Amino acid sequence: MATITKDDVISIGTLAARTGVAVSAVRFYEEKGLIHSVRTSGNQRRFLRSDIRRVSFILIAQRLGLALSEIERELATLPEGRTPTVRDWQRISHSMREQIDQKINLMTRTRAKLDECIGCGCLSLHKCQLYNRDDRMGAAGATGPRLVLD
Amino acid sequence: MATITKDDVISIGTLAARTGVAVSAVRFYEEKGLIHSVRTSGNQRRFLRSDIRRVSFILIAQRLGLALSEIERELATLPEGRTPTVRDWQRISHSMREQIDQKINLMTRTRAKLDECIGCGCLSLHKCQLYNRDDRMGAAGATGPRLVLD
DNA sequence: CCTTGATCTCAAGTTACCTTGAGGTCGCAT
DNA sequence: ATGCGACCTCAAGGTAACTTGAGATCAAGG
Repeated sequence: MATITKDDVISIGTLAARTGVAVSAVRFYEEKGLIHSVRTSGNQRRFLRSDIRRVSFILIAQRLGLALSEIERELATLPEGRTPTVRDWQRISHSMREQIDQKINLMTRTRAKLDECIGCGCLSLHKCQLYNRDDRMGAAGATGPRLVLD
Repeated sequence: MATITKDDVISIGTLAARTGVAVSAVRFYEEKGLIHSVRTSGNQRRFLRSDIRRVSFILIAQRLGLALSEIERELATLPEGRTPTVRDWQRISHSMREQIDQKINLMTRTRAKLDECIGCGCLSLHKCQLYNRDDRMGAAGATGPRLVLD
């Protein structure tokens, strides 16, 4: 029934403009498998309009501290082929919300422990509990997911 | 009065062991100006015992999302030459605590906005306010400070 | 004295996330 | 048909935060 017409797809430049990311970044996301495109006869990329939303989601998720690989995992749960529905996005965002909650909690707890250590002035990681293995914020070094904040 | 004896200084291996970081990381921190050392006649580094605390602070600050450059700024306010007092550490940690508070606040606000957007399912960055310029979490890309969380 | 583990320097590699540049093609308005 | 901006690919560069490796020296116990 629904035929795909020229108006259903957008160029990489349009996608970039509508989401505010650089064209090079869009190509990068595609290379990483976060978004997909079809090609014209002249080998140019064409994206679905719904990919604007997809890229927007990537940006939001990044700001909330998810790594691209994690974002990819989330996006992979979207239905293939068809444009995601509002419900699809709600489900995915809900799962993300839980991750965010955890991160905020961990950060808050670590802050509290810092306060303790500051209170006594010791800063000793053995006496204080900042190094408590069970409650660490991550020893992933330069490799783990990171939160970008001002 | 107080003469510096052999027992006041520690080797890079000891510092690494006491703080849990790799020897190479200690060298890296020194290169970046976060810690300092003197050399023995045989060109080996010798650190002050108080540098254990200094490195510990670096680790904590990193976990709370500060970049090494920011941590350096904080550490630079410590008195030169003498071992920092409890008061010194308290002051520095207090200033850090404020930064953390801000980050947690921003994260919480962004999460709230995500909820809104999810609520309506639009995910449109123009209709919703996740892109509100005045309240962004940072567009620093791969360059800004990041929070490492599990 | 000699061996062995700890250090030293310096260069290059790693991961995440992109950007920049070179050299070449598409596609649409005039 | 032509010009020019938008695209294409592929390689290389850039930052943060380190690690790894090579080749050489130190330092301390036996």
